[in-house]
Amino acid sequence: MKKILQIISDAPLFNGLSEEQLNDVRQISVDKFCDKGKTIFLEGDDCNGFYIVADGKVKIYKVSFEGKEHILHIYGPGNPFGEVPVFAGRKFPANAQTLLKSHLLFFPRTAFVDLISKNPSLALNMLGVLSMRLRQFTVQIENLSLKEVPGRLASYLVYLSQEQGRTDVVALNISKGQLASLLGTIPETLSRILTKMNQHHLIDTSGRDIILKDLGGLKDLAEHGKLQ
Amino acid sequence: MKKILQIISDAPLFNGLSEEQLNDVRQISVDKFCDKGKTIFLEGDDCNGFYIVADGKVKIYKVSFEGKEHILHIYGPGNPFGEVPVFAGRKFPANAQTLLKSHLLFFPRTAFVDLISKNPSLALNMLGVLSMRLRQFTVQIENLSLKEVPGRLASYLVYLSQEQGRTDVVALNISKGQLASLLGTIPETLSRILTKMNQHHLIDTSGRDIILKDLGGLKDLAEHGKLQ
DNA sequence: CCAGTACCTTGACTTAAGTCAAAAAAGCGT
DNA sequence: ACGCTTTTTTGACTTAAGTCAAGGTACTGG
Repeated sequence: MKKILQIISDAPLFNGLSEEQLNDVRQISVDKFCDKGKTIFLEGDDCNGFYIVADGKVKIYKVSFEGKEHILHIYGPGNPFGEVPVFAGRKFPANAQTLLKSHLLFFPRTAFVDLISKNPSLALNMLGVLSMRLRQFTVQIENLSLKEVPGRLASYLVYLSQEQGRTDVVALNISKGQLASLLGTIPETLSRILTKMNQHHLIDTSGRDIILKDLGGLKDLAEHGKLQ
Repeated sequence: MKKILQIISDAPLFNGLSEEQLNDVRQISVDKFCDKGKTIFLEGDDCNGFYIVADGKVKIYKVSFEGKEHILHIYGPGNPFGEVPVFAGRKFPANAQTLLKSHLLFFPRTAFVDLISKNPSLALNMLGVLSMRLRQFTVQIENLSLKEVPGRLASYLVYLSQEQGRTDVVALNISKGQLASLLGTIPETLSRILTKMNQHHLIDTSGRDIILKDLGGLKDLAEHGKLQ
């Protein structure tokens, strides 16, 4: 399966590793094929390894006592997830579920730790990946505590625009309900804000595509946080 | 200065390192003595290394456009900070300022990266520390998005109770204004909620000490998130 | 001990965003 | 195209928490 080696070498975590090191990584990885909606792990489960998305999409989420779900992250091809408890402890701190039929690579804990302690460059890559995650979390906390929902949505749209390299239109790729959860709000509120942004000529919605009519205005809103 | 070696060997980051490795670490560290209220770095500053608190207290915070400040973390002796951009990029993602007269150890970026790539166990320690940080952030995001302020406060009190190993009373160590910022709210709201918790016989306040009258009730509130 | 400053509390008011309920629109398999 | 489910939107209402403003309390240094 040379496709898998390709996936591994494309993942940021394994960037710049030698052919031999990549082969070592391949050796310890286990393929998992999952249907849409499959639970990969639940909060509190023992962690005996972590995953990389080879294909498909996975959501990482928490559930409140009342059953309200908050999505922390949505990961696609090349992204690792569940790597935190590999180094921090034994339990997963959140739930993971596939959003699409997915192909995952599983890396058993002990084998990976062995590998990392023999490969300083792999260790440094891993440190880089974790640090990027921390930076993203910092942004997310900033958004949640400093900004109102319109500001958070604007931030997200600006982020998508950079991610997708387009200034005219972005694709959501997830349902608006899921987006609401990712932004720490509920579908009703998100829907109202999208309508308001429409009225303010900031965007135009067309299904899961959002036409950016005033990217400057959105950036402004993302920084200053007030709509209207 | 053998006191500094003591501080280094006590820091979780350097746990379990050999005498020789600790000496290497000491070699590259630079002492910085700061008065209370000294800014260590600002968001966007170039990162040429990270710090460990040897003595004193440091707050990591973000400032919104309107000047509202949100504290992300407060670190004391043994805690490292600013380590994220060492591996992720070049800029600090938040501001750092001393809350007390403090003694810091500075670790220059390149020297530390060299050191880490020669010490697999140091790399693993570092991975552990970053992973713990990520776990804390996950909790913080969960709190901010899933719970109302009373629930967040209850979470924090329960956390303090575990941290300080007491079930009867906890010490805040920071001002109530700073606590408000740490919880993502404002002093007025925090004050009102403390009063309400008093009326509900959950706590009793006495300056910066909080008497836990009903720890079970607080845990309940932290999980379920509703007061009254 | 007193003045001055920083911190904390209280009150009246406003507002963003959540809840509940129902209708409309979009997807999907047959 | 049809009926079914899921997603999205809209409306009326409630509420948590923010703003502004004014007192009160406590700690500091002279």
